[in-house]
Amino acid sequence: MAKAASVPASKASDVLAHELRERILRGEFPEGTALPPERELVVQTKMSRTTVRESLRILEVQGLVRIKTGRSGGAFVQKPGEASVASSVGLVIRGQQIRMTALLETRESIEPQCARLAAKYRTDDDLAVLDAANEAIARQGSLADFLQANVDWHVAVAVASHNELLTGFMRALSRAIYDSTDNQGFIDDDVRATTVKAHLSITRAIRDHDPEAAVRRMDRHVHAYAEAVLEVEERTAIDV
Amino acid sequence: MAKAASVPASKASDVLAHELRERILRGEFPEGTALPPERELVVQTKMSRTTVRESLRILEVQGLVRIKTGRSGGAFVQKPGEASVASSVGLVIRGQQIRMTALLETRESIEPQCARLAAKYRTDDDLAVLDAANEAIARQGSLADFLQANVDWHVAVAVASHNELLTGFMRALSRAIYDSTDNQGFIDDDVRATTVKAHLSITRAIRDHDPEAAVRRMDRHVHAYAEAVLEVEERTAIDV
DNA sequence: TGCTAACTTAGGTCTGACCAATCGGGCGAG
DNA sequence: CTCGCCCGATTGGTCAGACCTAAGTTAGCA
Repeated sequence: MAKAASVPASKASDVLAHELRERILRGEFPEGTALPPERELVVQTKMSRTTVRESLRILEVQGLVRIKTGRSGGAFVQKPGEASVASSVGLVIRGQQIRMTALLETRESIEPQCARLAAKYRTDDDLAVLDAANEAIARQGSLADFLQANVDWHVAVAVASHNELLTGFMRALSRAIYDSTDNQGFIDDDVRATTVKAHLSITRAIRDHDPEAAVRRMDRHVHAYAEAVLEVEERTAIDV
Repeated sequence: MAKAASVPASKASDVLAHELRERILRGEFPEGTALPPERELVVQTKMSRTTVRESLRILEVQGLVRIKTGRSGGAFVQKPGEASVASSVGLVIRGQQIRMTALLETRESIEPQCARLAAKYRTDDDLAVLDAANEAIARQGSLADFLQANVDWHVAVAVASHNELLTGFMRALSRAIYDSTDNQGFIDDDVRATTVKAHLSITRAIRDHDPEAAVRRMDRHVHAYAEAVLEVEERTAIDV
């Protein structure tokens, strides 16, 4: 499976990292348990501590372990989650100067499906979270509060789809969109009202187990949002 | 934009990595140029070489630099691309033991949009790749060859969308689905023929710049595939 | 002129020492 | 006997310096 397995890589630290990664993913070290201490790995692998440490560092960056210092510290195994995807997506966005367009396109492709699945599989608990998010959005709070509640609702829809992967994508996307949007203050009371209305309507479809309505309304909602953002972006681009 | 900036982290190597990352993203080191040599960074930062090396390693894992050995080697700046997204998504899929259903659902949500964008933005080069993949699929090769060519075609559609995020997601998804599917030999000549036909039809829509047809046909194609896989999976589940 | 060998520069690994963060347990005060 | 503080053990973090390996550059020889 690979990526790095194709080429022997020859670098000792890569080899060790690869081996440890495979052992972790194979379940040899259950989540939450610690890998052997560095000095222990040194005697086991007959490599220097420098090399061992570089390997652990690689795993840390990949989100497979979390390293704690101090006694009873060590490299604790964890499952890479949305955070890891979000950070790499964030880097791509910043590095490639990805147009906001690409982000929005991606979201337009994912969210309607989330809504459809949510309408099919939602539980009562999911509904409660959605309702709570809607209430928070309706409250006339600060812009930051509004944006946060907005993100919460969208993520809640993804969670209600009971699809871990879509949820992860949405979390990562929301974060990236949120981070890139906060400069543009195009959110006025009008936009807020429209948003609240759309969310309520979609929530209703999810509540009623109506996948087709959910997907249709969500599609319209995110599409409208995307157009609004792009319009503003064009304006600012011209301004600058 | 933040993410890691919130917590000082206190680890010297993280601090250096963070600083270098910011400088790279700010454009201080244009793509393709090399960062200062390790020993040079040592004198500049007054840190040990160990620490400097760990920092560079972090950037390498994050896909921001590519390290080459030998004279005129060094850490060459590059923009993180789909590969980086794909690998982190791949880790999530493997790490979380994502269900096949979830994979297929996700693909059903992403690919139609890829097809739509491909129909809008495809270049002649993209078309050439698609045609080549179609030819490879049509050849009566081994099962492995067929599956590989199949994946190549699907990835080519994503690439033709010219959306780095979607491409990265699709790369990871395709690989994961491929890896989980090759055991189930439900691919007979009939399935092959159907696949070839569907691909040609979608390719035609992309060639003709017909987004609606592309999205419709792709939707049907991946949906049919998903149903076939799930049916087989149910059967095997009962068998076992 | 063309090829090879030595040199030079850069990353890769090793050793061994010491620093820093934690946690556990022992010991003394109340 | 209990609570709290301090010491020390364990584990990661950093440092310094040496040597190895990879790969261009260049000089010298045929």
